[in-house]
Amino acid sequence: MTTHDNDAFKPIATVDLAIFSLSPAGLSVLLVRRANAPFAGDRALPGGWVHIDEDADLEAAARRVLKEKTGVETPYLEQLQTTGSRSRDPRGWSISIVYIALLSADAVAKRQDLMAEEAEWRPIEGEGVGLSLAFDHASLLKEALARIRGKVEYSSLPGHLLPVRFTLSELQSVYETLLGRKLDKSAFRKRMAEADFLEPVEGEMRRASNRPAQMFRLKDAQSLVLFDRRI
Amino acid sequence: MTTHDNDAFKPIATVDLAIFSLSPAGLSVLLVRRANAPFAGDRALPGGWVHIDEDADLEAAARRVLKEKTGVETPYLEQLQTTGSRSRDPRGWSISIVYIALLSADAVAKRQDLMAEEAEWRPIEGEGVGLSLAFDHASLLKEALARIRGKVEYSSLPGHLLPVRFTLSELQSVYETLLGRKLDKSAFRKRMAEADFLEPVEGEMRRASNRPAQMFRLKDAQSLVLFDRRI
DNA sequence: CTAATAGTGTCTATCAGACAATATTTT
DNA sequence: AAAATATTGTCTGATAGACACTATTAG
Repeated sequence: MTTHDNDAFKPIATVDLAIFSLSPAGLSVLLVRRANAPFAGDRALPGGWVHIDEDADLEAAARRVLKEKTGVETPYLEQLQTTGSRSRDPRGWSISIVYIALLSADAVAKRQDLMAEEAEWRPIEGEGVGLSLAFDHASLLKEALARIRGKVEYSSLPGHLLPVRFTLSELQSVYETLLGRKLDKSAFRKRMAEADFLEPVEGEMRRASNRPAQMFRLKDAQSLVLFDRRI
Repeated sequence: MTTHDNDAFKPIATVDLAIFSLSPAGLSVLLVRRANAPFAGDRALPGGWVHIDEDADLEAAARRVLKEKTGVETPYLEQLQTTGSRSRDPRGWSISIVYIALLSADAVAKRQDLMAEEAEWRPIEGEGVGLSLAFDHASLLKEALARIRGKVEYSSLPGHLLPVRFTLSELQSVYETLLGRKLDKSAFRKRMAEADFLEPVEGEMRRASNRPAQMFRLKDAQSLVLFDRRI
């Protein structure tokens, strides 16, 4: 490594995650309580330094943080944006690469015991969580929500928040929750069929005395399918 | 600034730009020839270190690089993505925040004298420039092209590549160049009208003995308007 | 008048959205 | 059969795309 670049002039680099799941209260985000200064005691998005001896690349760093906080290893993961300025962290010029992760309801339930102690799910209310967050994390969370809400309109994104197996009615219900409006059942099924990201699985579901529903799973649990048109 | 974080463990942070304009040969990208190792002599996307004493934030760093290379100060500028790994730069673990800039044909012509000596416009062919580029810049350029081509379908993006004043026929022609297909004139004008990002200006354009065309300019030269549907 | 391009109008096949009908199960 | 939900079908108003027509200028 050459030394014409003095390390003292390098910005700080962190990876921060907006980790979402569905709770009974709707869409929720994982927050941690900061143990150390700055912003000790405040809530923040989970994150950490890029470990140049340990992380092969940025996505690996994001997966490491995710596993540390939730125990989950194979979520839907997407880079959102990068912010960097001299003022966002009192310790100096800092860069934050922000990732969005979506956890299936299964993963959340099964890995509850592996969740970091200082982490907690917090329901989304409007454009945030109704709490002030450390650093510029409130603004980062707002951006993440905008990205998610935008993609609901024309992608398979909500499928990543359900359990591995689900019915079309359940999927429609998640779309309706995230969109904040009702959808037509017939049109919804046509759209899902032509988008071609679901596959039927054996087994039925019956919660009451009614016709059982076909169950489906995502063809690819890690990738997003974009629709030709809005839902 | 506290010192519990050792600078030797920080990654390198650079900002790189994919700067596009329209040349007679179509969409072109600005490349520089590297003077120093690594990859000395190779072409690369213009870029540079984040200067923590000089740049207030990442976008300021991008604007600084842009001005140094082209003399242009007010382009359309958009953050594309961030890559970072231990292997992309032989000098060590490095992060590159990539921005896309679109230069109007006016700006390119007027600032030709201000352009950095080592910089040159290179026409796009397929997914790149038909040259091997330094670092992972070929891959970054490919991503930038994918983003641009995707946005042409449903945004005002091509308007940022024209001179400040242009006719609807010229605008349609740019859309057709970038999309690689012909568009219907009537439908195109309906879409532009409802997207509502143009305003008429005085002045005529007449290249031959024909009816003169109304000239237009962007209502906002720095922002993109997204359409409800594809063009 | 002719040539050339700007700009507007019309017609139709297609389709999204609303609504309704049918299917399959438990009690 | 009744109740409940799944799944599929039909009808209609809106519109994207193809095509054609009118407008305005120079020569």
